[in-house]
Amino acid sequence: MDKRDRQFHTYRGYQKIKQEKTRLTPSMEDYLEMIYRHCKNEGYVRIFKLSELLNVQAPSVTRTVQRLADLGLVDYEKYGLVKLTQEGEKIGQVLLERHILIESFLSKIGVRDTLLRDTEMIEHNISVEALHSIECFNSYLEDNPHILKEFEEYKKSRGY
Amino acid sequence: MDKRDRQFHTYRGYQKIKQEKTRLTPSMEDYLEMIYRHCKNEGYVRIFKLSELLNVQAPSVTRTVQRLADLGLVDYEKYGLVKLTQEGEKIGQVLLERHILIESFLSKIGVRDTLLRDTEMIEHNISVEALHSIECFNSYLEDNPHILKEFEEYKKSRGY
DNA sequence: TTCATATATTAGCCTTAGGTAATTCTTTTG
DNA sequence: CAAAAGAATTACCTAAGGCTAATATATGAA
Repeated sequence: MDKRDRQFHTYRGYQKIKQEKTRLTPSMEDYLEMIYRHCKNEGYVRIFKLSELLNVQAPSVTRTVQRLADLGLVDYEKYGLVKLTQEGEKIGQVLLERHILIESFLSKIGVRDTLLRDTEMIEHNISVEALHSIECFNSYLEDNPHILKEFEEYKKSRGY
Repeated sequence: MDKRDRQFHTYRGYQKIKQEKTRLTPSMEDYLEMIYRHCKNEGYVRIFKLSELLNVQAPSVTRTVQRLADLGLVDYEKYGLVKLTQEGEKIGQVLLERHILIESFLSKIGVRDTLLRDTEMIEHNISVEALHSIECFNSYLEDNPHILKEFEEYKKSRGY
């Protein structure tokens, strides 16, 4: 455990600490996760497609993809196709699984309209420990469906 | 509801959207929340103290406090004391309550060592809707303590 | 009251990650 | 196969939020 996790830091402060370890910024994770999603089906993805999927402009994509290539996570040559390396694929899969896990958890406790956004904002920063807790709690809720049923009642009774 | 919440955006993308609305960046929220915590007891706080509490250097504090002053959230004059305005106090209180709510929730599902960091990373970005869900789920767990007891058993039985 | 120390500020640097405009490369089409 | 259209890149801008070094102000002790 990083002792710095116990001290207070700003939001940016924690992000810097995390980045020291993983080399990946939240944005890079976003790009990699999306590349993974798309490549799983198509085998490759183009800069323009990514810019649409991520709602950013093409030059931002070019730059980030080049950085991911520098890190050895994607294969990319100018004007070419974006493909994942083995390592990129491994990490992409982890990222997608994390996304799905958090999304499913938030969905269980009743988040609807902002599900995508909330998942997105949580996933990049959550600790492995918290992810574990969520995973475990998720399984527990799945194995005991009556709890969520009761919770729905409870919600209604409180006028939510 | 912002329709953009339904489309995929990068992490930064969502932050920008949020910032359009609240005027506050995650870092500014950190500073304001800490100012609130400290002023609640002491009535004021100094730049140097804040830099210690937030683990950043003094010049970063000066700049951010000046921005908060521009927004009318703190009273501050060069070399003086930092105090909250009425509005700053109102927002600070909301921020601290949000922090406590998320912390208590994460703690319930078993986050320990990384509690502070995880709370910090989640609080600035979570939607009002998700916060509501968490609040409600929190109350439900508090009103039904047997659930968390069972969950502890479940955890052990799965070797966590 | 002057000087040393502690605290704040200013100026300026860095990085990330967004953006635009202009340019270059690729592909498609007449 | 040349020209137009589409896609990608480059160069450059912006803002936030860290940082350091240098300067300025305040304060407490001799």
